[in-house]
Amino acid sequence: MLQISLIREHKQRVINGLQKKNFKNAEQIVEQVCAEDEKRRENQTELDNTLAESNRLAKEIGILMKEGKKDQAAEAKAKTASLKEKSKELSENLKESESRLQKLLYEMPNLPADRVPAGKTAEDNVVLLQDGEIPDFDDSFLPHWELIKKYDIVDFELGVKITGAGFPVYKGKGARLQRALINFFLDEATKAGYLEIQPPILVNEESCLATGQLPDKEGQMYFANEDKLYLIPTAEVPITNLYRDTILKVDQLPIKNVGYTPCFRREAGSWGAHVRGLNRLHQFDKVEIVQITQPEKSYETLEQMSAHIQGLLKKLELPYRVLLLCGGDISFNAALCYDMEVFSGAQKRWLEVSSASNFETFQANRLKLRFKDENGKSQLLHTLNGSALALPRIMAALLENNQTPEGIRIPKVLQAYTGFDLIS
RNA sequence: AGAGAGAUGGCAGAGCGGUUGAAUGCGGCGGUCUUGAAAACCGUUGAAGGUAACACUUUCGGGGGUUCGAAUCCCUCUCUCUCUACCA
Repeated sequence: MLQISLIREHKQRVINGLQKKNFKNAEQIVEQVCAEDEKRRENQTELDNTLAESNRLAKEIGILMKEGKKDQAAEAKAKTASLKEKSKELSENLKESESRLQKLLYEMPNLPADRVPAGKTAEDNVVLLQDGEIPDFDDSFLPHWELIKKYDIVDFELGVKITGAGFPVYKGKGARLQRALINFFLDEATKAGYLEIQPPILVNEESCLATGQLPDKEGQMYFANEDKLYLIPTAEVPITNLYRDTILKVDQLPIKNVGYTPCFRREAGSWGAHVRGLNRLHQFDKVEIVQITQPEKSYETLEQMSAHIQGLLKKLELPYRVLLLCGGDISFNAALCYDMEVFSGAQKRWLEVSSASNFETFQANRLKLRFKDENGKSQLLHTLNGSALALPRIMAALLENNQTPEGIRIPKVLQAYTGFDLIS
């Protein structure tokens, strides 16, 4: 959520930012917010004055009662009736005004950073760098959905039987590879100074509001109606919310957390071509890194996180590229976002395996996540996160790119974790 | 799940209808003393809105109510603890 003071003081900057994000009616909503805000503040002032008057009278009555001046007390009491009515009306207006303002603010996406390129769709994203050798496979090479059948390591039919489409069952070396990747990612993050967290994978509504999954994206999450809890779409939600309503000290910063969790996404309406096999699932595993930093350090931190993620891809010997997302493709919450994609040899496609974002104060504002600056004033922090990494597409690329006539070769770094070097 | 108790500032813990945003202790910060440190002593110390700065308003788990006035009384929700039941 954008800060109201920013909108008030830098209207044009906000409008430009919204337009870069392809937000329709940017000008209109900013004007609406400003008008509502002004109304709210006028209302607030009037209410404050009314309450101050009531408080004054109440104190006076208290003193008069003590002194036994009943007549004067009764007289003062009579005066309070109209004030009471007035403050009731004002506070009702204020509430309505606040909720209208809140609603408008919830609708507004984060502003993109200056570096974010203009553009409307994924086509306009900028490839920043590419690393690793792209395999040149002929048609004899199998896509991963054939390979998992051939070696019997992931079973979609069983998943359908016990749950539904998009819930694969990993078996034998497939399950072991999955576990190996999780441990490898967690160990690498720990080495890089991240504190490992094992959060709940069901969260309440407040948490979803604070990180920006709600309002409006409820259709993307599974919901346990009886208890009003959401299954997390990413570990970002519980981990970032660990710091909701907190004021951190500078020496506690930066916060660096890593967590492995399953992630659940309904993916309503997004099924179609390109979603075969492990490419898109309702449940998948992911290791997520989260950082919380002071405002002036967040972009440096984002580079650090991006480097960490790239390091993982290099160690896994996967060809990858890094994209800088354009204004139209960047997520609602993010100010700047890098996508990391690996090349999947048999599908001959780039698959997104990570997304590292700086949210600046957008989440912190909803989270009420602040720190005390050197002047003793509380200031919003910046939140960042990135996948390090999402498992299924890594698995897909590993299987496809490392297939040989003998079987699937396991990258060196993983062998200590898998206990085998070949799936055959 | 049943019965009971409770939720107050960073923590501990008073207050139970009237200048109480809240005693006291600990912690934090500043100072005196000291070569330095500790101890002792003095001062200071929640958050949000608002203001040029004051003023002022809100906030004692959340929401609602009674009252001129609520941390204090009533209703309701949530959470925590103890006992019982159940369970990995």
